[in-house]
Amino acid sequence: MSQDLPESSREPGFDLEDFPGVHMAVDVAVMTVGEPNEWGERQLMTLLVKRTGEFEPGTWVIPGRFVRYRERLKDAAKICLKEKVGITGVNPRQLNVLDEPDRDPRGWTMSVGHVVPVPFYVALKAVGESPMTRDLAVVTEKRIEFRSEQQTLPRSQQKILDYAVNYLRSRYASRPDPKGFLGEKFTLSELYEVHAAILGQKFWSRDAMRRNFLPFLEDTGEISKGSVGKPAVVYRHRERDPLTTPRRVQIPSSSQIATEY
Amino acid sequence: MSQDLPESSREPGFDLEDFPGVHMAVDVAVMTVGEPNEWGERQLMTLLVKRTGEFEPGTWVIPGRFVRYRERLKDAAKICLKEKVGITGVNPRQLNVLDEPDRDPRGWTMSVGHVVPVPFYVALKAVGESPMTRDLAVVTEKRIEFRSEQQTLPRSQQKILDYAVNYLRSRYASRPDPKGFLGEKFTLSELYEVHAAILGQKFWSRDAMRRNFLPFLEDTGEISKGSVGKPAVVYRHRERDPLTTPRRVQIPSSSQIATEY
DNA sequence: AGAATAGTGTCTGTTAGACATTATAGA
DNA sequence: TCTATAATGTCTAACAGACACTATTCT
Repeated sequence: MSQDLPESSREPGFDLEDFPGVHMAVDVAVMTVGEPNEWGERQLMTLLVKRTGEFEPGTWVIPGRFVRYRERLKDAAKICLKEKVGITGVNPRQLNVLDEPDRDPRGWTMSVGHVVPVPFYVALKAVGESPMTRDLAVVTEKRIEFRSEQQTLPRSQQKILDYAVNYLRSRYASRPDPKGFLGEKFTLSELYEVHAAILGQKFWSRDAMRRNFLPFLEDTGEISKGSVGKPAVVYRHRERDPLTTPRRVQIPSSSQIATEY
Repeated sequence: MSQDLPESSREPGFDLEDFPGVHMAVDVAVMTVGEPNEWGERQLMTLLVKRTGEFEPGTWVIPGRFVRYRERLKDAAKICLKEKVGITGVNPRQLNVLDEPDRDPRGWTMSVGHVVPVPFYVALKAVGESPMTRDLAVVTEKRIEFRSEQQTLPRSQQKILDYAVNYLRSRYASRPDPKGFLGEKFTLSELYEVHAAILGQKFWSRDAMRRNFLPFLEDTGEISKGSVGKPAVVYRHRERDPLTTPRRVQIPSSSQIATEY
């Protein structure tokens, strides 16, 4: 363990107490994809909470929380979700670190942005439990659209959302619904709507998606019901990846956090 | 500014002092690409420093440093490079946050990994100034090869290097030498060697690279000299990107930091 | 029957990869 | 001349996108 220390900490005369600590926080972008609208389009959304304290009450922000002594960031993010929006059983992923020293007038703080993709019904349930203090906002290219009220997110929170969107885009570029926005079973149309909501114009055509994703799926034997038109075959995810992997090898996604703004 | 706070910090009765601060550090992976070896291959390398203090002297680690009060992470990384390896004028990029609470037996610390790509001559100069306490190690797939001595890097430092490699791979997948490992002028062969060092088998063939990168380059009129075979045309980067951008739109790289290990 | 959606088959343009050919240097 | 490397041109297989056509449901 001790060999994991930064090199400087081992110089002669070094004292950890010479460096005051920073108050650490986490902010969590809970991302989901809504149901199709009247034109059959789905939209990427994020869960917001309303500030209820003495400071700027009524402001909508993504859930956040300070990190307790010796707490891990991922645990802090999980507890944050449990306490603020009643969501459990998720796995937050680190994004960028917000380190502007003047973020908090009361002291020196940093915050680590996180992202958590959840199925729509989970987000809906969270909002339903406390509709006055929780809401879903549509996330579009570099902007957020609140349901009714105007509002713009704090700049640093918008930055976290930008990274959250990029995270989802990299994950949804070449695999069918890896984060399970749809449930266990789904049709190819639903799959296309979800991927189109995340990737927009950058995604394949329906034809290309079918060709590329079908090897990852298996037929459940069921067919969709209740809608106009020919019923669609219902698929589920295959247990293991197909042996016929895509010809072109995937470039690993960047690990960078900070992008120039 | 104050609206950038995490939501929890604004609850009634909240006191920032209830949350003790964490000692913040930065670790910086200085990455470079070496000169071609006897088989014409170049290799990705990273700059290491030798611990000189009382603790584990002789251990090789990537440069690191604690963050001073209200200091920005990027500034801490820059100062770290200046003081430890004499490198200035660079722009460190954030990677992942190491938050294991037992990393430092003396107290609660976290460290933010950074990456800095530098031309080979810069790394060579840094080593040359202090050859006993600085060295270059070859970075291969998920492992590090030290020049002479054995050594394996501390686990958390290896993690930073993994992210640094992924960062470079995403950057070098579709643009010619964006971080300037080669100098201002270079031949297509040199360009291929650098990209192959970073991307390995995942990179294009020489033919495909030529077709895709040529629109980004312009002929200097010069030709290479001194080697066997037909002299190569010397290119430089074009001022602006070509109007004929690649047909297939690039999926933005992931913003995630933490990957499961 | 008509509209709407799902699924299949075919064609075309683009591109990566392979390879042959030519060009030009040093040994 | 021989060898090594650079540069160009051509061919092929793979694939994305487009579209025609069939299938199946609801109204």
